[in-house]
Amino acid sequence: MSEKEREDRDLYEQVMEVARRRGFILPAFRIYGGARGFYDYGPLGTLLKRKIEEKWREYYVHKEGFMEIEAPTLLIGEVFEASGHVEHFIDPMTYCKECGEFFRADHLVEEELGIDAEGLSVKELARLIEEHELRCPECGGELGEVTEFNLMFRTNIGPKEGRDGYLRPETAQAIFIQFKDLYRWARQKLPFGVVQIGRAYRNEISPRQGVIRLREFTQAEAEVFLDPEDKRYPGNGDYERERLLFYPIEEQRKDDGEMLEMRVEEAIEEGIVSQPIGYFLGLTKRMLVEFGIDEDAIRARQHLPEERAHYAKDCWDVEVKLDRFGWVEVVGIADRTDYDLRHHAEHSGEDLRAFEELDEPKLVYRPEPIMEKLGPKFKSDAPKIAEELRKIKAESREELEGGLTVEVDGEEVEVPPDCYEIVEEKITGRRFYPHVVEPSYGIDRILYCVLEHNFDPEEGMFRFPAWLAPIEVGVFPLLKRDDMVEYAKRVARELREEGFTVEYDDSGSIGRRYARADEIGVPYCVTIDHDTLEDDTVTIRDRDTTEQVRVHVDELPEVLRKLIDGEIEFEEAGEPV
RNA sequence: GCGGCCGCAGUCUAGUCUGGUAGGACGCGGGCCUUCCGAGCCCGUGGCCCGGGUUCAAAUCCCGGCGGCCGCACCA
Repeated sequence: MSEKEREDRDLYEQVMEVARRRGFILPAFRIYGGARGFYDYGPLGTLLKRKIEEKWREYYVHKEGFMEIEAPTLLIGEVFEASGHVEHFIDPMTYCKECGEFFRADHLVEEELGIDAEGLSVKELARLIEEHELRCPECGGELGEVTEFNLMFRTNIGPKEGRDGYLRPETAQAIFIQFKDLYRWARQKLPFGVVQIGRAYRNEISPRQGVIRLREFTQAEAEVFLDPEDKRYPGNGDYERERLLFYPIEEQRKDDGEMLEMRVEEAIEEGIVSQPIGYFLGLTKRMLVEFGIDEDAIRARQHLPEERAHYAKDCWDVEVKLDRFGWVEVVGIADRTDYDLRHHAEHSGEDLRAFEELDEPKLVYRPEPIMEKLGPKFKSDAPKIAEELRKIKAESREELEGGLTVEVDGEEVEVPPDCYEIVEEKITGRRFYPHVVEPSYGIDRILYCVLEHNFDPEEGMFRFPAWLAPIEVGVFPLLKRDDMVEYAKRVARELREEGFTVEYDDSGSIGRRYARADEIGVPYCVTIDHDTLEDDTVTIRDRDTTEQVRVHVDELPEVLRKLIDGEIEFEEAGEPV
């Protein structure tokens, strides 16, 4: 390829070309023509992805002390009935036979007829469209049939018509449905966090942009359970000191809105972002910078209300700027409130509340309905009235004496004092649904950002941070001579035993081998030369400066370890060559 | 799902308009050279996205599918 041609190709093309050729990312099912939205990670991509996930674990599991679980990716239908995904994830669609425009059938019916079409079935929508002879709002053409577009992959569990199952569209639900056990393992103390790294599936209408929009992808999610009355997450890191570009709703709505650069703690203080979301925004920024992503290409953007998922009260995306695609969401941090726990509690009948013991038990009084009196007096309203009575709490007996008023079906009902007795109750604590703040990472998108942001288009190579490089050490004999080859193979083997990812290469000239290693971002290359055979010293070459130092082969593992962990500078690693 | 452009070894590409059975570069493997930054030479490897049609003959023309990029739409 000529210099000119290379310049004509944008960064995405250049990155993907190397990624494809060297085995980071490649289209799946290639011999059968491929399938949109599916990619394989090759050997190098898999190593890189694993390192990204390990770093994520370091932050969330190791430093924050969150519990990691691993649940099925195929979940039974009830879970998504309760979570709202069945209702909100299945869109009835129709299209214009004339101009081919694609519409949400329920939105179309709502707009044209001015009725609430939410939750209507496909048949009902089709009937409405036919009865009112609705046409394409764009060109007036005839509308095609109404179909359900299901963003969740649906299947049957068991033979024939078994149980409904869905491939999970997010990893979160498994954590909510195991709340009782998780809460117990957290010693019933808030806040606590639970994480999961795994695959999720969405049947995207039109997946594009490589691994940016996949139909099967890897998420790393944390569900952080907080007390709604003290909705702060103290955390174990000083991430609130991170500086970050904030792009809140108000700024997005202005014509000349701008991003606000400030520390997370300032943003929290000024009420731009909530404390727990701010904490994780700061944490995320620090992690992305560790991945070699350009600090100025990271921002926190608040979701506009219309963008928010059905479960979210507030949501901030961490976006990374990419050459071709602009700002791309790589992490979403949502305040899911008690939406999920409440819904699963209602659907399953299980009590998914947390309990906090009060410092001192409190004595309260409440009316206990006497059904023999209530029944004859209020007939069929009696059970509802009893239910309302039981909700009443008072600090003193006097407040409840002489009759009570309750509201049933919007009407006030007078309950005479002979219909209930006043009982004492000891309150030892409060039961409540914890709120959830959820940082959710798209690992595949982060991986692409890592590739692009560490790519050097001048040299056509990756300059990964040393710890992140899929291959950490290259080992080469200077000459393809039996004694050097044998020595080099031994060094490579020993380094592998020490836990390094090592590539041995004796093919072609030494320069070609350095170039091959550079292209995939190998930070250090060890060369066995004539001197090695004399005095057991080897050279280490630094990828970014191409400079070399000479060290004794016995010190090699320790020196490399320190270099990769960033404990020493390259110049300190040995004698300059 | 609609519209536009496109699809040739691992990668990049010539050839497609005007049909005659595919050429290069890089890469990769082996060898020579015995060499610290993609050196050279020799040998080798490997390709027309898939299916159908037209034709004596299809990479080339036509139809359909799959895939890619862009725009629209959709997007938790």
